[in-house]
Amino acid sequence: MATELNGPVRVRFAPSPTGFLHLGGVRTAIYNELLRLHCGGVFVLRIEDTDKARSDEAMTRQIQDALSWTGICWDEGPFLQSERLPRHAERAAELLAADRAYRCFCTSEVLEAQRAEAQKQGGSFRYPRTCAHLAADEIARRVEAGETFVVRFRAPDENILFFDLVRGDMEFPPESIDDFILLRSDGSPTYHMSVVCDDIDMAISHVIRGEDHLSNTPKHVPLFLAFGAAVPTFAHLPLILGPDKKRLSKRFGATSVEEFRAEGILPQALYNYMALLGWSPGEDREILSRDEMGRIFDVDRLNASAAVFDREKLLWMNGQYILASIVEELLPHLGPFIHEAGLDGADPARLATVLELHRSRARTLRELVQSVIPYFRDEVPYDAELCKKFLADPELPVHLAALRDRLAEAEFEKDPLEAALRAVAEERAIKPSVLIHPVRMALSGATGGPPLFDLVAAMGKDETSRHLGHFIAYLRRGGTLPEHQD
RNA sequence: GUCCCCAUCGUCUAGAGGUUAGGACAUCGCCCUUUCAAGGCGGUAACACGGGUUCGAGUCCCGUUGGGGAUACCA
Repeated sequence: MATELNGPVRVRFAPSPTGFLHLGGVRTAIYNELLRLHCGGVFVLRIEDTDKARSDEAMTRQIQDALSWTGICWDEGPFLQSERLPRHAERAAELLAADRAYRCFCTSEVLEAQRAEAQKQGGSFRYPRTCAHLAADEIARRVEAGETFVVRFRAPDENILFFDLVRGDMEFPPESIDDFILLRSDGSPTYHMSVVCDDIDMAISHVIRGEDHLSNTPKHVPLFLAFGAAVPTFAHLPLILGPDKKRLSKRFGATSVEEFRAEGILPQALYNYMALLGWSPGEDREILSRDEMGRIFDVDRLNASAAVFDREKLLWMNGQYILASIVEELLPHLGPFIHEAGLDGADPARLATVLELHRSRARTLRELVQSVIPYFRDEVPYDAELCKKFLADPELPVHLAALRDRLAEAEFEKDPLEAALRAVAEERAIKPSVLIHPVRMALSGATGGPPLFDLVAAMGKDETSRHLGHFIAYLRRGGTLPEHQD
């Protein structure tokens, strides 16, 4: 299916503010933005907050913040659908006047019973058009009598055709929809009425949304037609699945933008990863910026099958972004993690130095900041299990004491430090590694980390001396905790 | 139940009738290295099944199975 998209588009992202921005939502927003970036045009943000019971202003704010954080930019809006309700009712009235819609006095109780019966028979329920052809005077009389009614659309009896960028030409038989409701008995528009009305008023050319709307589309298409409006081109994106191949749910971890942000995922990484979950640039490269993707975005490359969200790969990609960023670029995102780690008062220059040392070792910003805590604490906690082989060497405290004395007069730069340690090792006829590993343990409490002499240099003379002193004492005590502060 | 959609390594995917079925994550091994990462090199690993169509099918058609979605006076 070759799809030549030329000229500017008008796209929209229309979330309902019923919670945090979900991964599926971000991805939909991303593809909207990418199409807009590729073709030029306008990206509209519309908040579908007509369900007052489930929407509130804070959530609306929340969604905008999450989009902005992710790096998604819209050109127009946000428009609140709730503010357009009178317009929707007005347009429904036009349909009523043109006899493309009609008043239906059937109560939901009656309909419910009919529905239950139809399902018991093993079929699907369609509104039986009980009120489709009431006489004008009867309608007038019942309205006059105060009977409540809904407004129903006269669904077409022909096949419904539309084009979907992901699935190609779609054709639905008329039975797949019924005379669905446009206006509820309280006069408020239903979702179908609102979306179509807004998409027309906002001149939306391409509707990119989740696959869960695919079966709503046969309702929307004839509505566009009834209004004499151009039917937009659709793109129904497959759903995002969890590791169990079921709809992504909380029980496998984070599902909202907020949560990934709180874990220390960079916005660019989330954007990049989500864009590739269901779309591929057709080349082997996977690390792509928003602008690059916008340039090469091609709707033909949207995948039609559902994708499993792979947290591991997101983490890997985030690591790639951390690795590719300089500390100055990372810093604006680090605030909450620095606070969480209790490093608010840390010397900024020293913080930057050690963050740099650990950049290639972290997959999230949280991990990165956590890994740097050892440089800022007074006491290093030693794990007897990890220190086992150091405790087994009775000579070690003596060697380390000698090293400590030597380092006290060394220049605290990487190379001189290394020279000093090697000299001590040679004098004492031991291998450098006999000193290297315990020094790492003494200073960081860990067995892994950045190159030792970077670590020592970053730690500084005073801290190094103090930690070494503590560690030597710890070894001499045989690995027990200190009885009191020395 | 009914309608609709989907189906390549464990996962994301490339593949538009003829490929040793390619890449990435994960995994395993090796190299680098004082360690842990990062990086480099290599390995394991896939066309759900059954029928067609065709000289030839991962690619086209039908069916089966499996998964998902929709079946509201929710959006």
